[in-house]
Order: sequence, then C-alpha cells, then structure tokens
Amino acid sequence: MNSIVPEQTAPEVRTLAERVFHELQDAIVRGELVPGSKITEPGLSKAYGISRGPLREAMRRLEAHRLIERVPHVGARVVKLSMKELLELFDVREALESMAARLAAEHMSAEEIAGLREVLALHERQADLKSGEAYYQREGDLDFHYRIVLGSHNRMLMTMLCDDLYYLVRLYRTQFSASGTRPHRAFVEHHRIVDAIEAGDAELAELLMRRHVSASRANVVERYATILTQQAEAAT
Amino acid sequence: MNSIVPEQTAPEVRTLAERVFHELQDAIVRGELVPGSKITEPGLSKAYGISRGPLREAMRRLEAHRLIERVPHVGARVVKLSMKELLELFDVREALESMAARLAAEHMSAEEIAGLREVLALHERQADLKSGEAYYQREGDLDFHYRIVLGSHNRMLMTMLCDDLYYLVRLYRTQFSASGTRPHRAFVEHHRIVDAIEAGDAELAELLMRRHVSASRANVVERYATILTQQAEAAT
DNA sequence: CAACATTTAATTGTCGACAATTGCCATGAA
DNA sequence: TTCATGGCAATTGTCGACAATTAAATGTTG
Repeated sequence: MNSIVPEQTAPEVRTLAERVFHELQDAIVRGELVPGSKITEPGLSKAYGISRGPLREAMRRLEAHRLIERVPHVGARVVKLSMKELLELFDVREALESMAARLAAEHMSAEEIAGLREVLALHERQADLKSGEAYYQREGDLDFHYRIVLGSHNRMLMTMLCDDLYYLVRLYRTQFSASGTRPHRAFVEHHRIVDAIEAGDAELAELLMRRHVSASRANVVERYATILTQQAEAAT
Repeated sequence: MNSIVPEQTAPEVRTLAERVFHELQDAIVRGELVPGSKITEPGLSKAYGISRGPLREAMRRLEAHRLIERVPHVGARVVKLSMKELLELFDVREALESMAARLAAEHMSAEEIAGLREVLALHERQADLKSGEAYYQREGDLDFHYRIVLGSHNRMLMTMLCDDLYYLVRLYRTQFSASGTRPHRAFVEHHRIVDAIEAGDAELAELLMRRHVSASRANVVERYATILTQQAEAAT
C-alpha cells in the first residue's frame, strides 16, 4: 500500500492468527495459492510454522471474507470466481461505490479532496512515463476508489468495500489476468467524479460513479464475449 | 424447522461451532445478551457445555458478522449500535436494497412475484385483525425485503443482506425497542414496489425501494430527535 | 490522602493429542 | 469390465493444558 517505505518488517500484528490471516490473504490475492486448489490444515500449519488452532481461526476469517470456501468435515479450497460471480461482484460494487461517492461529496474535507487530486496527478504521470497501464488499472485504480470510500466517512461502508470486496477485485484481476483496458476513458471519468465531489454535487457524483463501475463491468463482459468467440473459432 | 419429526437430536448443524454460532446469534439479536456487555470465553464455554476451541470459531464468525467486537488480548463485547452506526447501516441498506429491487425487477419469476404478493396479503390481514403493527414491522417487514433480495438472484447480495445486515437490523429493533411506526405508509410503498417489479420496471423499482429505505431512515431520525428533546425537557 | 509501582488473578493465545467423519482404494462378486 | 462393499488412511472436529498478556488489586511512598 504505502509505496513510500519499503517496510520490510512485518507489521506488528499482535496475534499469530491475525498474522497468518494477512499472509494467506495476500497469497491468495496474488495468485500464489491457485484458485480452486484444496488447502489442508496440516499442510498450511506446517508451511507457516504454527499450530492448527490459530490457523483455523485465520481460515474462518478468510471464509468470512469470501476468499476460501469450506465444507464441514470435507475441507477448504481457494475461491475461484466464475464469470457469474464476477458480474455479481460488479453489481454490488456499483451499489456501494455509488453510495460512497454520494456520501463523499457530502462529507469529504478540503484536505481529503486535495489528496484525491494528488493521487490522480500521480497516476497520470505514471501512465504517461511508463505507459504503465498495467500498474494504473491494477493498483492505482483501487487507490482512487479506496480514497473515495474513506471520504464517505461511513465505517460500515469502508469495511465492506476496503476490507472485503477490494480483495475480491484484486483476486479477480490476477485470476483473469485482467489489467483493465480503457485507461484513458477511466481517467476522464475519475476526474469528472472528483469534480462533482469538490462541487458538493452528491447526486452527480453518485451518478458518475455508478456509470464508471457500470462501464467497467460492461468492458469485462465485452472482453469475455471476445474470448469466447475466439475460443469457438479456435475449436473449429 | 421441520415439525414433522420430534427430532430429539439436532441434526440440523453438523458441527458444534456452527450450532453455538447460531445460538449466540439468536441470543444477541433477541437481546438475551445485552448490548455492550462483555462476554468471556470460559463463561460461554461453560454455559453452552463446549470447549473453548469451537467457541472461539463461533466468536470469530460473530465478529465477522459485526455482532460482537473483539480486541486482541482484551476480550469481546456484544455490539452496541450507536445512532451514528445505525444511520450508517441505513445508508448501506439503501444502496444494496435498491440494487436488489432493480435486479428483482429484471430477474424475478412469476411464481416468485406471486409469493411476494401473498406475503403482502398475509401481512395486511394480520395488520387488520390484531392491529399487529408490532409484528408487521418487526418480522413481516423483513420478510418482504428478504423475498426481494432473494428475487435479485444475486448470491453475493443475498449473503450480504440476509446473512449479515438483517441480523443487525433486528438487533437495532430490539436495542432501540423500535417496532417501527408508520405501518400504513410502508404498506402502500411495499405495494408500489411490487407493482414496479411485476411490470419489469427496474428503474422504478430501484427508485421506490431507495425512497422506502430512506423514508424509514428519516423516520428513525425524527423519532430520535423527539426522544432527545423529551429528555432535555425532563432534565430541566 | 494521592499517586505510583508491584504483585496477582483472570482471560486470552497457543499448542499437542485424541475422537469422529470423510474419501479413497483394494477386494470381490455379478 | 463394472459396480458394490468393506477397510484404511488422511483430514477435520474437539478437547484439555500450558504460556503470554492484560487489567485489577494491593501495598508502598511522597
């Protein structure tokens, strides 16, 4: 997250279960633990050098965050997002993030808005310099959305989006190896959203954010259709 | 659930942790465990006759569902909704339920809509007969919203609303002893929403549901303001 | 008497072992 | 060969005990 400090040392988490939870969370999101693969408690407990007790609690949290799926007495496997579930995720994001934008327009402070503009400028520079579309859409895009959610000043919304859904979004991006296309259009949309927030126009901010997420969803659908037709052609 | 068999044993849940999770969930929502009270692992493990292992997993799930709040090495306490958090909950509900209504208008089958109408008719009869406003708003209202969420055919939305948020809503109703006022107006709104869904008018269904939740929120704010002024008068 | 330091009791975190359930695999019969 | 069946290995569920941390209680000192 903070690209300012290398932060080699592991953040001081006070309990083993919490530490291994975050490590597993990262491992899953980064694709280290492949989606759909079965994970066993003895295996992980040995791999991370901890007992099964804390590990089970970490897995319970992963299950609550929808990153693994468990069946009693059977086992757990890393979640594998189908296209159907991915579209469901987009619908939920559209609902929550448009609300976040609306609340952000009502509650964001001048400093927060200034920070938001900085993020946008930073991404613009990076996109220009390294034509880093990959980086932009992979992390930078989430940075932007992240800040708006924080600007909503709604804790429930924050935990839902930042602690739960955004990890799923990142998982989708690695699983589908989708470093989003359409960076330029997204840029423009981001700027317009910030404009609306700065103007305190809650309704407009909400509408623009809804369109922004919806367009991203439509883009995914389009790409998926393209892939399907390509596969169909290759099969002939 | 199944009243056909006496079912001495409880074959519903296959694991102790799951069983005690549901029991604790009910106990919290029904106010048996008072909000804000501290709950200790040895105490609960003795009370429910199980070891601390499964109990801790149940508590982890309760934490994920926002029904208890935990601090490492310190302990856990039953969540106590402040007015601020309650309003946050309403904002989240407004976002998610309006989306659910929109999707319901697009995806609900004729049978599901018929079932929805039955629920409405049932509530109407009950409200007439026993002037059961209490029952209506306490459970019947949730029945209605529940069905619409299921009608969205979006699993992620279902778990978020039905498995997580609705328990918080019920907790709020017991905590604030708020068996919602305004039953008549809510009735009319419910009917209009179903009309929109039946007509397949997604936009209208979304808008009406948004207004419905928003009105409920405004009602809470108004009642809260009334209570505050009453307390201020009583203090003089 | 108040404020601080130390001790102490209780609770949480962690571990290893045992019991219960599941899925697999081999064996045998149709 | 295919299907059913029984046993077996592995994994999950549960338990009690020990270590680590915290909050309170006690005693001490200015």
